Amino acid sequence: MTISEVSKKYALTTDTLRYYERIGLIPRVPRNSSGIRDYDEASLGWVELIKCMRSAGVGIEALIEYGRLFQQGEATIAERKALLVEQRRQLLERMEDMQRSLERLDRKIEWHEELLGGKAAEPGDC
Amino acid sequence: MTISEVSKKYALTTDTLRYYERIGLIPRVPRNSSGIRDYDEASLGWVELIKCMRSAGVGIEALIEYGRLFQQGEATIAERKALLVEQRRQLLERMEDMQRSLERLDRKIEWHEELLGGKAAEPGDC
DNA sequence: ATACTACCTGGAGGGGACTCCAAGTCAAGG
DNA sequence: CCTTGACTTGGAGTCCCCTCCAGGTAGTAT
Repeated sequence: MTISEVSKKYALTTDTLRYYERIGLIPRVPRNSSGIRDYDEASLGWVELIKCMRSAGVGIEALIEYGRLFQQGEATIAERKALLVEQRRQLLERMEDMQRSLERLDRKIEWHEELLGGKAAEPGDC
Repeated sequence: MTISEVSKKYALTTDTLRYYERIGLIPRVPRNSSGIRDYDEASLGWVELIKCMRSAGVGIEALIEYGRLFQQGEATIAERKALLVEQRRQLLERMEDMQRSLERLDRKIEWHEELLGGKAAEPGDC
């Protein structure tokens, strides 16, 4: 699979895909005889994983570290698990923040609706 | 309330508080006779709102725009509401991404646990 | 008086994550 | 053959969001 096909499939620019590979976020993608990337299943798997994690705000450093551990084989399973658990914790924390903000946004939107409906606004919430 | 007290109260550095004011994210905070910030209720309200929204990933531009509209009074209520609704939409989108990633992380963690428990791993999930 | 501390301003620096660009290579079509 | 277009590399530029710093002032403690 060429880089532009992968780019379409996962909605990442070719620049981003090359960038991810350059910084070691994705292991080196196989090339054909003229040096052009030919993504195999393994590479696609990495791309998909990284896209998913990045879109959830997981930092690039953590993902590089995960890949690094993965390359080192079974000896690092406990370490990898610890990394994942920590990322899960941070993710949950962010989601809780977002839940709070969502509720707040909802209240604010409601308040604006009331104002638009002609009702008098109470002071307090702005 | 001094800037360092506000800084402690909301866990934002004094640099960040000054920065927010500089870029117009927070309206100008009142100063005492020697030019030192003395945060009033209104300022604190803005700080709290901004902290909440920023921690949920709402961009600074949108928040500045909201403040700008707010300063312009009642005429902008509909516009403000539209802005909030759009931010809510984006927030929900991000939360859905994160939910997916959370589930994926959970599966990955489970898989690592099984490996640690000595069970044979099925190929597929990495 | 002087040292200390907390504050002020404006501007520069830094980190994360891309994004763009120049210069070059290769395969295919006219 | 020669152009076209997709690809290659390495390096530089950009954007967002702070974070740090230099140089200065104001009030307080010794």
